[in-house]
Amino acid sequence: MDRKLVADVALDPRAGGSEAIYTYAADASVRVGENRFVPIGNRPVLGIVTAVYRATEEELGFGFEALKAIGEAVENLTLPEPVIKLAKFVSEEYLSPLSVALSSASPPGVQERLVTAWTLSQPVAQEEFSLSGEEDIKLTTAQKEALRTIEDSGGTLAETATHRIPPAQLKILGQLAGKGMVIRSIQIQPFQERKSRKEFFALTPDHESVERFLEEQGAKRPAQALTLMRLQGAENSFFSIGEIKALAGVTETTVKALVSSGLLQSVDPTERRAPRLHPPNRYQQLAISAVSRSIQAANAQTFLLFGVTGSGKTEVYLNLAAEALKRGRQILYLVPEIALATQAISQLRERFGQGVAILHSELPPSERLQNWMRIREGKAPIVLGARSALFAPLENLGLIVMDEEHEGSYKQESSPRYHSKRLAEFLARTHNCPLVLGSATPSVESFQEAEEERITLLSLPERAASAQLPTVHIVDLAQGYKAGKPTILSAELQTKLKATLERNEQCILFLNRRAYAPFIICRDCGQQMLCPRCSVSLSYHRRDAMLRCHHCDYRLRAPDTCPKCEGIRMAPFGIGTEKVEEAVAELFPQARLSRLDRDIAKKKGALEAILASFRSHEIDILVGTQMVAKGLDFPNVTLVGVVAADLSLNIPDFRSSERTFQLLSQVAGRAGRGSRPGEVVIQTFNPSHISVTTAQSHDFPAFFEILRKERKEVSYPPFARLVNVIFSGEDLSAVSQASKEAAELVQTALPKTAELLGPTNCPLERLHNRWRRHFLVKLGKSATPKLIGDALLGYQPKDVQIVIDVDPYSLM
DNA sequence: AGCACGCCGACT
DNA sequence: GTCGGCGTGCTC
Repeated sequence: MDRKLVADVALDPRAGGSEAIYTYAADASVRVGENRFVPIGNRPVLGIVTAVYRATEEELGFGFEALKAIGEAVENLTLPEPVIKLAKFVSEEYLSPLSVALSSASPPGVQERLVTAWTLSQPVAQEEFSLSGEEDIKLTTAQKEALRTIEDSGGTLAETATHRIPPAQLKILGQLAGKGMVIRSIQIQPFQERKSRKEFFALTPDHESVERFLEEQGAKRPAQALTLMRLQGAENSFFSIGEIKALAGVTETTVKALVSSGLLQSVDPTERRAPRLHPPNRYQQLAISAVSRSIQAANAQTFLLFGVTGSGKTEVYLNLAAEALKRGRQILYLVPEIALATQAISQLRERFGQGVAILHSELPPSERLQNWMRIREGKAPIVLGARSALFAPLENLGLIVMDEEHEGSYKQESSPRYHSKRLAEFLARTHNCPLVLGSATPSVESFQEAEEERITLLSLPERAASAQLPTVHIVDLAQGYKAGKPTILSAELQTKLKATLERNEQCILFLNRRAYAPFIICRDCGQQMLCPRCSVSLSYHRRDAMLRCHHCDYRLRAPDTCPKCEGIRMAPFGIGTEKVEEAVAELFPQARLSRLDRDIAKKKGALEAILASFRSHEIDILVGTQMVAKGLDFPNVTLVGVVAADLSLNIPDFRSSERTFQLLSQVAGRAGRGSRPGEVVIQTFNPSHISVTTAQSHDFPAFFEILRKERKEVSYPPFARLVNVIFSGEDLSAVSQASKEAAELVQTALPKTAELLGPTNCPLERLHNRWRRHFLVKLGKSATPKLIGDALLGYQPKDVQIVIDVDPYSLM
């Protein structure tokens, strides 16, 4: 039977339209992973080759005459095989089209940088082609001229946006290509070597002269003093002028003055600085040896590095990275959020210099592409990034680190809806390398795996540098209400705040809710202000007197009168970080106070500036949301107050206990990281809730034991895999109908071991003007997510969107 | 009956 | 993304 060589190509879904895979006629040069142009309709579109094989017309399902030839490849943009494998895995496991899975893997901004290049097929001396004895290589003067032009520009002539090749010359180049004297190719326009046109500065290593300056001239030169303090407080060790300006809010004049006085020095950022080495303690050493053995043996083993807050997990990662690097292998270092990883980044940079590439979606496309190319070319063996870095073009991984493995941001909440941990495990198997999951509060899933010895538990039970875990006090808020004196800050917390300020130490106040108040109510008729598009109340932001929906960002000027009864007693209800800030300012007018939440951090540079000024102790009390709870290491913080532990407990989701415990433990871990002991005050209406009591005693095992039993009883993860199927649309009855029909389809396809719950309304039953319903499937032993995908294949009700969320993190 | 317009699916 | 087929509804 007649077979033809063909290639499957997944089109770039960003280029629009289809998510399907198309098949093209291939030649022997086509490789899996290549970026190639293919004709679709009448236009060439970029796609990725996913398979090359020989097929008959029958296997293809259509005649050979319908096959079009595959187009040109883009040079230097081929995805390594492990990346293609990963994308296929994602596509199957998380029921997303392969093209969508692949779009996570292809660098952005390619289209804008494509150039057509004309390269001499061999380095020919001028005489050679004019004196060539071969009769058939007779060149016209114009053709010779063109060859010389190519040679003059270094052997390659590229057409770029700024350098257009005139049509006449293009014709000649075409002729030369026909003779095989030049080769036409499509390339990525090379990046300008940023020959440190950007200058970087660091504080002088002479700390004493900085201190002397601050003491003697600080009052006279406040801007310079502030700059020095901020730089001391920042987590980076070197800065561009722009960064300094943002950090300290000063002008270039100030920076120049500091440079000319020698307090700031120009540095080469690519040069490695001598890292501050802390010799590992015995627990760290045990962990390092265990994983190192696995690196050396190229074992795809998973480890859970369970270390209390401040136990020095990063130090372990750094040592392991050095070990993998020594063996010529690459390192993938995953963090939940790049903005909170500044410390890890600067430590990696200090230790490994230029070999570190950062990948995340906040970077401008050209920079992302540039980093991507550096990784692909092997120039950056260490890759740090958020979950999307899983798709970095790595071919020879020797170690994968997943720090804070319990964090919800490891779950991607748009298609492909993967969980990073599953993908990291798959990558580890593909590359034969260890995976290290790190956390002070591991996910119930990971700890259960460790109990079952499917992964290896490594414990760091002590804080590094002999610091102690903080003492945690619980304050029952109900007592305050009974006494008729409800306050935001209990008497106990106030006393401790006062004492801490008097000792000239710092405090963090944590409340997991931004804005001034979560809703406003008319005191005359009880009317609440609700979002017209979502089933939630509007939050009141006092600073700009606006009501805002925290889901769809609907905004409304806060009304003075009730829209229903026209009463004038519209009052905010409940508390948010803005209100906490206000209450603290009233109680402690002399304290230097700042707030840190998403509203503030969205301004570029604000996060860094606040953290730097907190570190340099220009701020005494920092009020904030989750942002202040995670990863920050401030030795002078000795008091942490949790204003209300109940917010995350009251969320109707099976993970709310787990999340609350993790948040409380994380935020408590901010206290007492230096030489002085820390204290934590947790205010709550649920003082006996296990999330609160076990966080108080820093007893993860006890917490885990209770949760494990709960999850086992109701067959939730880790005892079953979940699949959440969500239906949404503007018409409620259509959404209802679709959820019912789909549930029946799925139910009949499920084996007895699986269970389908629902359909019911989603806890957030309306978002962005769309009604939402869902059903939940608990997959038993023999059922796979694919079963559900297959059952719903081809079921597409009109105007209802169906989302299949495999391994959901949140069920809201 | 003839045509303008908009929606929807195909594109290998 | 872009094209073309088809159904709807308006006009000659």
